[in-house]
Amino acid sequence: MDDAASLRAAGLRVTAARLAILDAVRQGNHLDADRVARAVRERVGHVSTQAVYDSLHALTAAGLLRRIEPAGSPARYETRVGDNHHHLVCRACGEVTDIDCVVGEAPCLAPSQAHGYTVDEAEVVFWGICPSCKAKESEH
Amino acid sequence: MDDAASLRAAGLRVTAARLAILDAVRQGNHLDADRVARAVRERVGHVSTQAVYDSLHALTAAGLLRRIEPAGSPARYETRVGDNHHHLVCRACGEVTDIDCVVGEAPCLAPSQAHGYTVDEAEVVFWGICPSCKAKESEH
DNA sequence: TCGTTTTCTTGATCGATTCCAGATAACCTC
DNA sequence: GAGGTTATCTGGAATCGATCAAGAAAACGA
Repeated sequence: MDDAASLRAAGLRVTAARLAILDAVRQGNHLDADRVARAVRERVGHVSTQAVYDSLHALTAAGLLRRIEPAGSPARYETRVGDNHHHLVCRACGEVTDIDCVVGEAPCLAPSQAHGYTVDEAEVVFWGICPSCKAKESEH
Repeated sequence: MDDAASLRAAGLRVTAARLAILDAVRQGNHLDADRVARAVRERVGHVSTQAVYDSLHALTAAGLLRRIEPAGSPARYETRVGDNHHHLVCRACGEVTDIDCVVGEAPCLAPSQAHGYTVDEAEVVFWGICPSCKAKESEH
């Protein structure tokens, strides 16, 4: 199913901006709204910031994109949805890398005490220093 | 060790505002900066917003507080530091509840692929609906 | 008590995001 | 294809949480 069909299946209209957003997010590496906007403008000319935000929300609500918000950085988007994967975030540069779930799905979805909550998602973020920031640090 | 001694041990000066912040965060339940400011003012009269932010940063840097930032809500602070515990966040009201690490420390600190990163922390957030929001939902 | 240095005050500023009202364009129907 | 409905986009203002800056105040070692 191509992007246009996915949009239609989700009950959303197909516009150049949305196709460009899906493409940009797929090509990019966990882009934030600003980077998405710039990538989209490279593809289809002028698009308002508002349209980018609206579309990101619509696409996220429709399940075509996933929004992640590492502490201390603006929201980022990715196209890898529906599988239970997690993220590795660099404390220095903020780069985000996908990482498969540690042990299948088991540990992530089973809090030891649910305190009466109905839990629907477990989010795991590993914090550290990425290889390229480590290199920069040591050469200094 | 009382709060004043902890502050001194961390090389920080002891002020009424800081003692009040530590007390407020300990009493409260994962308060955000705004709530901390209000709780502090109840205790010691006028304190500027800036002083609250400065102090929260200083206390966090000193390891007396821990800062958590659930997606979509302002930063929150807690006094439970140094143990490997995680959080349960309500999607409806944003309430945060502490939860002990799922299986000791094992699953949290061992990403399946580190991609060259030096990992120093694993953060786990469980998302769901808290009991009181569930009750509100069903009565409607 | 004094002087140094941190901390606090007031007030401006910032980045990310959202709200609003009107114009535009996708898509369904004929 | 043409027209109407309604989602989407535009431009501009506004919000929120948080930070910066410069001077005043207060903590603490001597």
